[in-house]
Amino acid sequence: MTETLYPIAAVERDTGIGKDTLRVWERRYEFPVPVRDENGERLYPADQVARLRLIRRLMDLGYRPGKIVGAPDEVLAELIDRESAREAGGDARAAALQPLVDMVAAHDCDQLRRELQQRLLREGLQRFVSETVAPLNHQVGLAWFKGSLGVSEEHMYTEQVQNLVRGAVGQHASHLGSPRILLTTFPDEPHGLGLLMVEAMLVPEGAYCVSLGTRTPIDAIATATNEGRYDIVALSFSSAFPARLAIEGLSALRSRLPEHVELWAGGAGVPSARKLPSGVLTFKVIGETLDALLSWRAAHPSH
Amino acid sequence: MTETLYPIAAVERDTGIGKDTLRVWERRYEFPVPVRDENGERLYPADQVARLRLIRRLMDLGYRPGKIVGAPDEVLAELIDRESAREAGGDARAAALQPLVDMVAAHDCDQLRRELQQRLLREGLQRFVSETVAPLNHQVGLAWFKGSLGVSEEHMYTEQVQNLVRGAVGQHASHLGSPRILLTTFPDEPHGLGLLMVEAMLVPEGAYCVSLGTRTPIDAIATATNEGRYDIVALSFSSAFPARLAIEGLSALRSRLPEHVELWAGGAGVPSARKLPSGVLTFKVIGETLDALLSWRAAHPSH
DNA sequence: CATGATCTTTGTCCTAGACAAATTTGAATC
DNA sequence: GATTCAAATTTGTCTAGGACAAAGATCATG
Repeated sequence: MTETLYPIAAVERDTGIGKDTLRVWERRYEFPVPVRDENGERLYPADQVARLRLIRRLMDLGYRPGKIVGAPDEVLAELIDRESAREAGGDARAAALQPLVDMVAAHDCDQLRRELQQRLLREGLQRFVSETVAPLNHQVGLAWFKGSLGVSEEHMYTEQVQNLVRGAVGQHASHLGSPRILLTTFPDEPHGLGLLMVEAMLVPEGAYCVSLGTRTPIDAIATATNEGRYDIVALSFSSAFPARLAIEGLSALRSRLPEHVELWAGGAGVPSARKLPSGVLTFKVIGETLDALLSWRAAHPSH
Repeated sequence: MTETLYPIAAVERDTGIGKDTLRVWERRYEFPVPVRDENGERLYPADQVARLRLIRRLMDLGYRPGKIVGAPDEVLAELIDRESAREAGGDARAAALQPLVDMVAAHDCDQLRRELQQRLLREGLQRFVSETVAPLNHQVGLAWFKGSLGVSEEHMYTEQVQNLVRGAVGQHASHLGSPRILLTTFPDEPHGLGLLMVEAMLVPEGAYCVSLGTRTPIDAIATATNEGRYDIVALSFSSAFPARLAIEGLSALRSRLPEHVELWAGGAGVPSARKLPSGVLTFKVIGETLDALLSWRAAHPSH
């Protein structure tokens, strides 16, 4: 069987690297080097696509294309080793989660669900999210990075967690609490799990959360905030989110919101606070959202 | 205040129309006609972006660019009127859902949730999905088309329904029933609601459903199916999904699956059955999945 | 009415050049 | 040694216009 070949559009989709970028890398770094079909169009072999995914992941970690795109395989392999060693951190918590990661790797959906459910019951929603889900996400991402997890396993994991947490959030009757919080992500951010985790932290405290899901245009966020009389707008950024867009978007949004509306930004992709306009609260760890909620309440005793 | 202008990448993101296509339309149909910045780069005014979204929607309904992209405003307006009149269908069921659509339009998340929850309880999960959610999706899409609903309202609606249905699906303890069904969408299909609805139809019947969520690469689907020993793979296609990709993808997937594994394809975007390879079951209405499940059971009495 | 051949429409890909935003480097200052 | 600022480099995204195959429409034939 001849190896499968991917046209440029498929590679863009699978790796998240734009067509223009793929072409310019080829020119500058001499990688990737796709074969051509009879019409001169690029066709990328599967192994080059896999390597591109790896490069993408390393770039999310801060490496720059010039250093890695054209680098020989050994350099890449070494970087991966170093990074996964550093990130693993070897702490006891990571070890405690290993059984769960193994279930994901074995594609054992049923047992994974049971185990997660048990932990949710044992720890309660908030601790479950901050002490199990958050570090587990990290471990799963790491396992994927090291290659011990496939795409479908990661998908299944995300889906299971989402099911569980959504169900739990839904249990809490809303009762129109306060503050009123609008949750969503910017148009270029497709990851919704972080958002859901924030919701899960806040709803048990009696906050009134409305999520718009992912990829909401900035004007729509602004319009919705004003029409829905929200007190807080919370956004989530995954580590792959380009800092430039985050800064641009947050500034634009901040200027369109009334001053009394707080703007929260959380997740691994949030730029450092000093690069952001004033009037944006940032979170690096999910637990901090709780403190912020308490501060808000302290500052608005009338509610 | 000067009107906001959108660079070409933002327009691609917001309308789903590729950069190349935007440029070639400008050349061929003289629309859109963006202004240029000092560096010669295109900047699209907001009203042109809105018009592009409309055009996109009409194309999903089957119109071709040549007829509508360069057409004067009156022609466009007339088409929209005609289409929304046709689709509305004036039946009693649509009227019964109007109150719900109004809640969405009013951004009244809380009341919407309550009303949906009530219906879910009254009708049971399966009837709720096939008799309330499915037609309501249609009505909401229509309202958006007519302009009486904004982006954020549509997002909120989707999110609420998803929360509710996910919660309900989660209630059903899995107990490793049969058949084993894998659910997902192709990489170019970001809409997951249809998938969830299928799951909601099948789980109460005791089927063992594992969802991978949206956008799973075809090889990952094939690998997961074989490793997880699934009996059925179910895919969902929204109306915007290009027929070419569906046919291509389904053929490729079919050939990589063992013969005894059934391949199901449902949703408004499924090509007509005769264009598809043999060995693919298609569904136009969500209720048909139930019949298919019963047929499967009849054909596999040993389980 | 169905089938097939021919013409038209349409999206996506190509090359190669340009440039601004982001980052790194290097020099000068505290 | 740490900060700050300017200069140099890196890097992603844009432009133009040409090309072509796949999808769809049209028309002749069985």
